[in-house]
Amino acid sequence: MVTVHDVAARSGVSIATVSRTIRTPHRVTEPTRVRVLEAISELGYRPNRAAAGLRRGRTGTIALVVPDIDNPYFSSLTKGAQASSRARGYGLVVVDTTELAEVELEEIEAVAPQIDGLILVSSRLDEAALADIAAAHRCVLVNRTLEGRDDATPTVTVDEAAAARAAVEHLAGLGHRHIAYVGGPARSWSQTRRLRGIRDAAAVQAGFEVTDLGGFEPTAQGGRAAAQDALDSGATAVIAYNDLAAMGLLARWAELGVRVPDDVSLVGFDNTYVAELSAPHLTSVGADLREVGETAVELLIERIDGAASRGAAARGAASGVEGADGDAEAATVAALELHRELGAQLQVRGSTGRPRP
Amino acid sequence: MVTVHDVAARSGVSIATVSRTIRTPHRVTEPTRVRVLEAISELGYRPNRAAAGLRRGRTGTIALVVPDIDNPYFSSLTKGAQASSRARGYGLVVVDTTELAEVELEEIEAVAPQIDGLILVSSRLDEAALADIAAAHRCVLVNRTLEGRDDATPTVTVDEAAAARAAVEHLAGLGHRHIAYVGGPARSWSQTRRLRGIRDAAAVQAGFEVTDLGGFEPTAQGGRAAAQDALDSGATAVIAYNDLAAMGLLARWAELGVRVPDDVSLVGFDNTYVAELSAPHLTSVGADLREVGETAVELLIERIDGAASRGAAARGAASGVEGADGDAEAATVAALELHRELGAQLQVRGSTGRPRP
DNA sequence: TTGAAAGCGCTAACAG
DNA sequence: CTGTTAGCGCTTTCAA
Repeated sequence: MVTVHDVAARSGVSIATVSRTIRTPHRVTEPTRVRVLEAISELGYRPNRAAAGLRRGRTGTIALVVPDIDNPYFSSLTKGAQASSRARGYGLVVVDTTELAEVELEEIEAVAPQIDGLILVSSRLDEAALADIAAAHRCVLVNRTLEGRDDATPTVTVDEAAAARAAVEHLAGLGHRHIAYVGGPARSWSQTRRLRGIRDAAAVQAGFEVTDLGGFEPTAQGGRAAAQDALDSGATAVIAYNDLAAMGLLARWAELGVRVPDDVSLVGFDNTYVAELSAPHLTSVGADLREVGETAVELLIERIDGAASRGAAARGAASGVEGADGDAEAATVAALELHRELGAQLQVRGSTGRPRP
Repeated sequence: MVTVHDVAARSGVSIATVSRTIRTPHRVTEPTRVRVLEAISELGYRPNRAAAGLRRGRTGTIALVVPDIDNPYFSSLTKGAQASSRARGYGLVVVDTTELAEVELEEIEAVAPQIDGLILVSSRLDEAALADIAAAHRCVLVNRTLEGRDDATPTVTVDEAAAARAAVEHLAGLGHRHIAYVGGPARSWSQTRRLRGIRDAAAVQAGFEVTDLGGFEPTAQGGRAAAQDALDSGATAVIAYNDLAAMGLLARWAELGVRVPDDVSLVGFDNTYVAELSAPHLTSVGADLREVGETAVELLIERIDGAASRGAAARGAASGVEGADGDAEAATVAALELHRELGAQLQVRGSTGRPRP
C-alpha cells in the first residue's frame, strides 16, 4: 500500500504538504505541487478514505436505503445515485430492506456509524419512527415527507398530482369518460397521492367518472388480480398504480382476449424500462428516476459539506446585478435545497387510444 | 458518537477489554463480558468500522462491480450479494460501470484502497486487463474465467452448457426439429458458451437443426431487430440470448400477428423476473441469480478471512468417520472454494409448446 | 484475565 | 509556504 509517507519521500517534502496538495492545492506553490503530483501518479497513490475520514470525522461514504433493489423503480434510482455520488467523490453503500420496516430500522442503525449520511427511499417506516431517524441521522427522504414540525430534513418527491393530471388529461383528450384506477398498497405514500391526484384531475373534466378499484400488490401479480375487476367496472381506460401492475393487467387481458388499446386503454405510473417490454408498449407517466437519485445525492452531499457550499451558492446568486433580485434568488436557492419536487413526464406509447364507439 | 471509551467508562473496564468483548469474547470472564455487553446496548454503541479497519489493515467493506445495475440480471445478483455481505458483517459498495471497460478500470482503481476485495461481474475488460486486475487485487470473478496460468482467482460461473442442453432437450422433447438462436454480443463470455452449448446439445439430437442468427443487442430492442430473421429462418422454436431479447421478440411478433407458442415457441436465458411479465410468460433457463451473488460474496469473504476459515472447513470435513473419506472430502471442499459452477434450472412457462403440424 | 500503550494513514492546528 | 506534531477510534502486543 502506498501512503503519504511514500509520496513525501519520493517528492522530498513532508507528509503535510502531500496532504495539502490533495485537499488544498492552492496552499502549495506551483513547483512543489507539480513534484508531489508527479510522485503521486508515479507511485499510483490513492488516499485511504478510512484514515482521512477517521481524522476528519467523515467517512466519504453515504448509504442508499431502498425497499427492493430488484425492482426497476429502485434500480434506476440507484443507478442515478451511484453515478452522482461517484462523480462527487463519495462511496455509495446500497442497503436493501426487503420491504421490511424492522429490517430497515436495524440496518440504518448498523450502517449509520460508517457513513456521512443516508438516503431513505420510499421508507416503509411509520411517521414516528421516520421522524426519529431523521432527527438522529443526517438524511434525505425520497418519496416521503415529514408533515408537521420537522422542516429540516431535505426531501425529494415527484409531483404525483401533475403526473396523475397528465394521465387523466391524456385519457380525457382521447375521448374517455370513465376510467378505473388499480391502486397500490393502501397506506403507501405514493398511492395516497396518486389516487387523490387522479380524483382532483377528474373533477375538473366534464362528465368524467373514476372508479377506484382499491388496493392491489404493486406487482404483475397484483395487476393480474385486478384484470377482471377492471373490465367489470365498465371503464374504457385503466390507470395502474405502477408499471409492474400495468404489465400484469396487460398479460391477463391478453389471455382473456381483451385487446389493448382497442378494447381498453392502459396507463402505468413511473415510466420504468419495463414499459417498453410489452406489446403494445405501455403509456406511462413518471419522473426521470435517475434524476431522482442524483438529486437526492446532491441534496445529501450539500448538507454534509454544510454551510460552506450553501453559503457559496447564496453568495454567487447575491452577486448578481440587482441587490434585491440577488437576495430573492438566494432565498429561492436555499428553499430549493430543502425540498425538491421533480416534475413527471407522460410517455405516450401504444397502450392508449380512443375508446371504441 | 459513542466510542469504546464511553463503554469502558460505563462498565468500569479498560478499552482493551471492551474491544476483546467484541472480537474475542472467550478471552473475557463471564461477569466482565456481561457488564460490557450491557453498557454496549445501553449506550447503543456501534464499532466504527473505519477505525477498526485502519488498525487491522481491513476495511470491512467489499465492492460489487456490475456493468449495469438497471438490468434485472444484475439487480437480482446484487440483491443476493447485498444480503449475504450484510449477514457476514461486511458493507457492500456497488459500482456501476455503465458497460464501459474504461470506466470499470478507473473505478476499480479508485475504490480498491477503500475495500478488502471486489467482485467483478461479467467484466467488460479484455483478458489481459482482467488478469492484471486479478493479480493486483483480491477479487472474485463472476461469469468470466482466466484461462491459462492464473488459477488463484476464485470464480463463480453458471453451467451454461447444462442450461443450453436443458433448453434444447425441452424443445426437442416437444417435437421441434429446427430451432433458431438469437445471440448476444459476439465477444461476450456467456454468448460464446451459450452458443456452443446449444450446438453441442443439438448434435446429440437426431435430425435436429440449429440456425445461428448471429449477434444482437442483449436488450428488447435487439430482440425486436431479430424477430423477422427468426421467422424467416423457418425454425419452429427460438432461443434468445437473454430474457430481455426474448421479450423483444415476443413484442414484435405480437405486432406481426405471430402467436406464441402456437406459431413459434420461445425460450429465454437467465430466468429473470421479466420472464413473468409477458403474456404468455416466458419459458427461461438460468441459475438462481441471488445465489450467484451470495456465492461470490461467500468466496470473497472466505478469501479475505484467509486460511483460517479454510483450514477450519477442511478440518471439519476431515473429522468424519473414515480417514480416507475425510481427506477426499476436504480436498473437494478446497477445490470448490476456488471455482464454483452453479447449476441452471429450466422454468417451463407459457411460451413453449408443440410445433404446429 | 486485564490494562497500558503504540500506532494504522491521514488531516489540521500550530510553528517556523 | 512548509514542517512538526497530535490525535481520530480501534486493535493488539506486551506486561502485570
